[in-house]
Amino acid sequence: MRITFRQLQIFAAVALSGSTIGAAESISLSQSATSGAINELERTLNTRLFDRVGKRLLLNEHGRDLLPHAMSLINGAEDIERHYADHLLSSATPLRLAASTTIGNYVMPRLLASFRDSLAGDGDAVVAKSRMLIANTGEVAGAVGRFEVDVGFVEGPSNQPDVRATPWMEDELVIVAAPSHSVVHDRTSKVTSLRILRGARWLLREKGSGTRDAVESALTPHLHHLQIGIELGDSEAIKRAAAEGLGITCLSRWVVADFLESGKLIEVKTSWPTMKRQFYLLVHMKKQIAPGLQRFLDHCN
Amino acid sequence: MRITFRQLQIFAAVALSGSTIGAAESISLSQSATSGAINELERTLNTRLFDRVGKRLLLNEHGRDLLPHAMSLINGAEDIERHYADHLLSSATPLRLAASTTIGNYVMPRLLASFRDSLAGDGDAVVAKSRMLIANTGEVAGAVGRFEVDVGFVEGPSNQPDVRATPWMEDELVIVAAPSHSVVHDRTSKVTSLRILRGARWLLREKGSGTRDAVESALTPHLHHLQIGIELGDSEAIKRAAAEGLGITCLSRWVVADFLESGKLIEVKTSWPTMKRQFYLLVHMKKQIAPGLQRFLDHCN
DNA sequence: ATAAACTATCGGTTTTGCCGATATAATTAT
DNA sequence: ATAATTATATCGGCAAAACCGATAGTTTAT
Repeated sequence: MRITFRQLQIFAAVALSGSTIGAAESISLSQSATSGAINELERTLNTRLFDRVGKRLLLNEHGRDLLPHAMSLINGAEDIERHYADHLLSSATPLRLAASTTIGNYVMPRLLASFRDSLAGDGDAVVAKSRMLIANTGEVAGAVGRFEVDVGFVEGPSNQPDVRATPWMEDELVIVAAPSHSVVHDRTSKVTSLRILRGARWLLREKGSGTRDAVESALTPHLHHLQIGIELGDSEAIKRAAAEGLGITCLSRWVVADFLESGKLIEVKTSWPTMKRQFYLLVHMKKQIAPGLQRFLDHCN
Repeated sequence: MRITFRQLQIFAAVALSGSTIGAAESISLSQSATSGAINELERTLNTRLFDRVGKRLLLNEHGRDLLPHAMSLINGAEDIERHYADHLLSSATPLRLAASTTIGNYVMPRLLASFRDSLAGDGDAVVAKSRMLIANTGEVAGAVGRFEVDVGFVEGPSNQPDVRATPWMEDELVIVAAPSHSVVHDRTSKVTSLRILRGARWLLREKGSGTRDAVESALTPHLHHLQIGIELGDSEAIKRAAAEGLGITCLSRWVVADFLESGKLIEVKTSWPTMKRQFYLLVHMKKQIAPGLQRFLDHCN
């Protein structure tokens, strides 16, 4: 065993940044040491990992092959260090999570609380030390792919290489309006007619948002076209705007559950089947699943 | 990232041997350096990994927790080195297999050949560089558990910690005798009566062998007691002894297929259902599955 | 009580890792 | 075309680390 973690770490940095200078910067090392380490690694493996084309270092076939293994090993070592960093017990490694906004804001708090409760005495400590990135689907998948987080939760499938997306839970999209809104009063039966829904002004997330896409593809088959009202950058804002009677909207049941409960919003029933979308759980395919992480994944089911 | 492969390697050696002296021996290092490395690792992790009880080093809770991760990481690094050692291409890492005797001798040759054929041009190279340990179930499971081999094939379930046993293929046990043997001639119908079978002399593997256990537990429900003839240490010897008319026996169909084909042995049909046993595939739960290994596992189905 | 077996520590040597400076080479700008 | 810029690779030198042999200090076995 002649290779070292440091060499792999430096290799990964160079592979990702594409240059020894950039890598040196990112891991606080001199450029000369970086270059030397790469050459040393290539020497011990007896294999060129980069093609030197001009002044550039381009990862070649061998290097591309090595990169995921190297990252996995480095991540494993970092996991160990993190695990013992605060002198924690066995399964009490803090979790590093990432989630898209809807899941992160509305689902994860409850999930984390129930996970904490499911754990014995050290549950509090584990969950307290954990951290969660909240970002869009692409960033979440990227964080998983770069081993920056242990698990990601997103609202749609991802095609990030080396990241496995497993269907997690179903989410229900519900149409809601303020109690004072006309769609609530104008309805003649339990369900609201297409005509009324088509006449309403819809509050939506901005274009590009995963929720926006999900809502549009759920509604357009029935309504064909939406009269778009305000576009807002956060589901919470949309929820509150709807509660103020600024329009009607369609959101995850997780988002509006509290307002439905308190009567600030009313669920608008339709004649078509309930609209569902799938949440996914992202884990790097080369991730070492430590016992603590395994327990969390089991808890997620 | 302060910990090093070397530290983990030394740690694993000490954990396995239970002493710095033994570990030093096994990894060609001085005892003082071994001791120092362990202390240094404990210092960087800020955690005692061994309980010093008298002159002994006993792995404590933290150490037990670390050991499988450490071994997995070391194994990953060794995989990389092995992979590049002969400057091989991407998926052409040699396989390190282990199998119990029946599987190793009769099943694996065919499996390896079909795997080679399923691969493109580099199939030959991969299979040629591979190696296979043939040993009893316990040793095979141990080799998998110590990361000494990538996959194990055994004839019965194993309870080796950290090793996953997945049912692989079914094996059929058949009763065979020489064409000249009385059980073949004395039968009055297609099936041979219990009386005749009870009167025969059985050639068996030695006690403790997996095949012996499987055969006994398959036959005794019907025959209650076996008249035991010669006990032989290898199925091949039993097969040839049976062909010489020294007795009848019960062996895996894989073992006797050629003699049945050539007529040197005759299958003895019975009134009870065919006897089956399950083969298992053993893989370490923390094993990093490299693409080449994955392909082989896929091929095994 | 003595011997044997083991870990931890110490001094000293070799090796490794790193930096700054610089040589070298390719790209980009003038 | 030439100069400026931007890379990588290499060299000398230094500080840290890894390691060895010897040995001190304990515990266990006889």
